[in-house]
Amino acid sequence: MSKRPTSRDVARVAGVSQSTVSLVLAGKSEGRVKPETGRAVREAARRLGYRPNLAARSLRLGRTRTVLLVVPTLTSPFFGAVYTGAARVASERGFGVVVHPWTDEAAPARSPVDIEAIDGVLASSLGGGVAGFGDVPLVVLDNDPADPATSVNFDVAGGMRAVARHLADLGHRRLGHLAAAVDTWTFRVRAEVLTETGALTAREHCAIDVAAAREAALALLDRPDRPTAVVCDDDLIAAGAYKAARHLGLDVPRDVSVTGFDDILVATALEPELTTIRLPAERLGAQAMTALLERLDGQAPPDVSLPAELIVRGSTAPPAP
Amino acid sequence: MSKRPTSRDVARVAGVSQSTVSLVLAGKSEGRVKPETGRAVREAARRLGYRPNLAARSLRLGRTRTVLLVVPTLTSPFFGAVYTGAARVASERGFGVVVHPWTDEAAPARSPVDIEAIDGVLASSLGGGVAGFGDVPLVVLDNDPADPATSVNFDVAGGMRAVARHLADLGHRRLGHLAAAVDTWTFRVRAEVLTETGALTAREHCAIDVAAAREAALALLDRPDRPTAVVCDDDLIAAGAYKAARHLGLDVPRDVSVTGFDDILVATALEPELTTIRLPAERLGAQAMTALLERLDGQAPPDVSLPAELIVRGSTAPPAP
DNA sequence: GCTTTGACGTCATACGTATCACGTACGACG
DNA sequence: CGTCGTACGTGATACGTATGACGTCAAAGC
Repeated sequence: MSKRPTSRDVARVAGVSQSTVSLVLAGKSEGRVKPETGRAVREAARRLGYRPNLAARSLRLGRTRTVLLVVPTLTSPFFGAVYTGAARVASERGFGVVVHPWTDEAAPARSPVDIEAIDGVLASSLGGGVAGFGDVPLVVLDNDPADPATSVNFDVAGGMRAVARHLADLGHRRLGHLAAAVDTWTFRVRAEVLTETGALTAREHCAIDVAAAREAALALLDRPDRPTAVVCDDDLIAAGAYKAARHLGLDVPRDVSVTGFDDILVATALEPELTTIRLPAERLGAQAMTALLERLDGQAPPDVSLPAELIVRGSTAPPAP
Repeated sequence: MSKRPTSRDVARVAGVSQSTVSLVLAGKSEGRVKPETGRAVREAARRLGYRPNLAARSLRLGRTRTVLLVVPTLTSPFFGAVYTGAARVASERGFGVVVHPWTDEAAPARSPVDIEAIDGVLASSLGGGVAGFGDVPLVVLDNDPADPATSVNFDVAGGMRAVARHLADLGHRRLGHLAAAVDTWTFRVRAEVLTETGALTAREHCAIDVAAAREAALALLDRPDRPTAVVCDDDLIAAGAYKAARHLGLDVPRDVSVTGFDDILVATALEPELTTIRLPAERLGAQAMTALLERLDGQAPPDVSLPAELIVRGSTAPPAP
């Protein structure tokens, strides 16, 4: 239960000064410390199991080389991909990434930036948590480009237009929309684009959740002018639509076509596999991290928009004649 | 672009000393500072937008009141629930939680404990990353109780026995096992329990991934002495089994019963809904955090085992006669 | 023989906070 | 009048690190 060794302890054991230890372990001893001495220092550090005190280092340097990724939930595979992209870029530049789940509603007692000493924040706009980060450099994911913060997002409108065109080409004239009951930019755009097509005949709102989506889909499908295609704001919502269709004795895609959004794992777990929009989540993470690191360098990176690609699978077909 | 204000700046503005600012903002000014002065300090802090420097505080106090949750992946809803439970308990005690994805294979350049200044680690054993945390207090999730570190886990053996009994009661005599190709305690236990039943006739290994599971399931189902029930190590693997069954023209559960493990979201997204083992992930997180905080208090909490409950849904039925 | 140069290190200091040990009034009390 | 107690603060310091400004000593150069 002895105390954790400090650089001074290492210095004592190696028979040098603390400064020298710091120099050697930082790799800045080139030409200033005899190779032999350097080895002795490293050996002593190893023997004592020395690990630098990160708090002290941060205090001294005024930065932590760590950024925080704020996500609305850990339960979505989508953010796993975002993290992967972000972490790869960060790692190349010697930065670390930690993750903190956070939404406005379920805000913990301490805001994410009060939890840890960090240099910057990458925040998802889902859940709306864009404010409250103080003056920490910030890049927002999937956010309204009109927002002052630097944002990196998907071409959601383009993706939704591709869905609409795909369904129109198949011959669908009555579209139903299962919209996420979340008021953020990305979902507002989806609704607007669909409305503009002129083919929309019904819309229901629900939580991003299979059971809730099933209920909403029942309301949408169990009506006289039943839509021949259901456009869903999220793949999970599409899973609920499948269940509702099955419950009503409707076959997907023969009786009703279904489309999703995101191309997460369930898209291919469903039967038939889901026609959906693939969002390059990993690229999003990478681009956002690149932008954030540029901000940390004092630059002002431009907003970025990434393409959203239509993936046609088995859940869409021409409507029954 | 002015510098971030320090407690000394606040002191200057409020016309008091830095010590007083610290006292007031820490809420320890009771009877030592005039209420009026306290108000002035708080007002000055607010005006300047003062936020304490966490690095300096950590250095001074020798602790950060932050713990790190290490998970193998962010793509699993399971760990979302673990986090929720852990964060709730931590928050009650004034601790914050950050998350870091990590596996042995995809180890980033810097180990999680080198990323941030933290007081303790909650690590998932999946991926095996139990070593390499130095002397930081550690609690391991879902790990072999034989391991020296404090562990909090599920009664995996009990859960698997419940599955075996359920299938035996239905009349199944030939079980196939779709095992996760991951060598950790939790999966070893599942395999052992199934082997002991004596009813196991075939086993295939695959990654925890729908596509891989589908291939493995095809190998399992496309053979003369086809198992009448397929026991899967994970709900995602079960999703692959569904696909394989469908591909072979087999109906679930009429021609083949399928069981999962975890009761994550896909379990109810599948059709028919999946009979599976529910693991109380949120309780796991809460219990583990409780244990970790006890360790931080210098205690030595005992290992904990949480019950695993069989949830019978539509994917299991008596075998065809 | 005296200065210069280079190689090899060390000294001292600052980062921002929390806290222990001291003041300094001022009224009360004997 | 002297002493004590209380209310209200402040001064000084330490936490562990990184780094710019200084030695020191021997060999080389003039």
